[in-house]
Amino acid sequence: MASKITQPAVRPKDDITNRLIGAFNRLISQGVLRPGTKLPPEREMAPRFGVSRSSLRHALKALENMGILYQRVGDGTYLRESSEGILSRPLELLILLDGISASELLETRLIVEPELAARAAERATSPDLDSLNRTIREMHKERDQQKLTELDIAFHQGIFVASGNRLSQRIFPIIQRAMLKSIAITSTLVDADHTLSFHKPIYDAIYKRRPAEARQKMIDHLEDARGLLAKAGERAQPTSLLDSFQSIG
Amino acid sequence: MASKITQPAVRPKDDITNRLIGAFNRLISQGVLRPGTKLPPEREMAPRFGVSRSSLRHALKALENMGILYQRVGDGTYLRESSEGILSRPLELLILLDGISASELLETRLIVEPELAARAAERATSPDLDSLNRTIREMHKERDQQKLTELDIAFHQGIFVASGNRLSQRIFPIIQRAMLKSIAITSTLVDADHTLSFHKPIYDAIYKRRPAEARQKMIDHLEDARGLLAKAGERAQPTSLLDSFQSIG
DNA sequence: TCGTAACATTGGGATGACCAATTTTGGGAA
DNA sequence: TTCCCAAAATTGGTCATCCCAATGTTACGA
Repeated sequence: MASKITQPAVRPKDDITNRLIGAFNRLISQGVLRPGTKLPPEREMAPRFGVSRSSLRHALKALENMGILYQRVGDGTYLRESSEGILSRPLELLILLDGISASELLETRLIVEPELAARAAERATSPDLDSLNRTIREMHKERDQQKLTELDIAFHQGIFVASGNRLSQRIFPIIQRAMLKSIAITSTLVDADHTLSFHKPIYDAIYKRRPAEARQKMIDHLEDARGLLAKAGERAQPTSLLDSFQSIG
Repeated sequence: MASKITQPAVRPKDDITNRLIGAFNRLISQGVLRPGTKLPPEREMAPRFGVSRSSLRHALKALENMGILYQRVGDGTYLRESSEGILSRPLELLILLDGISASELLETRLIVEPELAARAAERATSPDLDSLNRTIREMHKERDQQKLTELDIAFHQGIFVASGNRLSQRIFPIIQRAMLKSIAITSTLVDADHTLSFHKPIYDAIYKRRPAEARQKMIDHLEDARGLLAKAGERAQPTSLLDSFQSIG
């Protein structure tokens, strides 16, 4: 009886696996290992680190799962090109485990995106504006439902980028992706013109460098989306990578 | 030559490890495995899943590293009590790898926290208010520098909770933690009264249910912090769990 | 009753063998 | 010479075993 009341300890253990993971992280962050690098074969690396192949593999598996690198049988181990994606698995998992609903996700966007739109109005570069404008123009002539959804998402991503806040560029696209299914469903309730009638004023405000206006127009847009979501009856569950896993259980 | 132009594929591979990870995630999200559960010994689980112990260990290692569970030698494997913490490692890693500075972290807070304060003013429950109030009262009589920093952080966490947005409660405390070192440094530039002179108006606005005021007071607070950070000369680097790792490299 | 030593259990790590996917090599045909 | 394809080498994926060290349990003795 009397199991540990001690909390699990958030800090990583000091076992070989974690030390290897730390070693890789340091090597990468120090620039010793550049993104895209092909690492030596496991059978070579293991002795070089002074560990067994299995221990090394534990670490590599964890790193692969974190999105730091990927392995291909018969080929080798490669560092991923960007740190983008490191967050997606854990964040989607968190959303899944906590059972966070689409409306909660939308609320989070409502907290963040208006302010990001305002920042975008202050800082957007020419390429940023071009990119935003392009999604709008393409949306005009696009008919395919799925591509329209992609363009919708691209517009918002464009604002994340234009806001100039790198952390936001990493975090919030994932939240948006997580409600992909919801976006798809709600967008069947309206046509592209409806979406455009919200995107355009946002773009205009950003283009004209009017932060307050951009903020408000984004609020209008997301509040409208909230209405649509309610109408859709929350049928949609959060999308997750995890759905794709097989049996075994 | 001619290596794959194909992008690394964001989706997980279909190897045993990943299937096991998926299986666990599903079992947990479906409630079959409850948080805190003690799992069977590896030597039992492996045959039950129809895999070898080493493969199972790969998956468990990855899951442990993700913060889903933890293992103790001689004891066993336990699911973590909450999904809290799943994000911390990857998010900190992202900050480290992208070299995101303290001022960028602060800017992210500036994007988010004012709005969260406003929501808190709309929704804070009595316990929420009590909790916020307590951090203020304790800050009054606390002298220890480190504990003051903790109380500072606790106040902001309290607002995250009071905002009622669960996803924010998960994400933003980590960002705050990531700039722990910076907070500690800037707080040596001022005394507790200085911090309190900002916290109190925020609390009052929340208590009096004045969202707009809460939003503005939070902006004032963080803008002041930005000034302090600039004065501190950005000496501080982001804090990271990763710092603690040993050599091996 | 309490402490402690012996024992059992459990995760940590190493090794070696074999499989399967992929790339590389080299020879043969056009 | 150029191109195609089969054989060989390379590489990650998986498994089976062995031993160690940390922890928990049990039972004995003061």
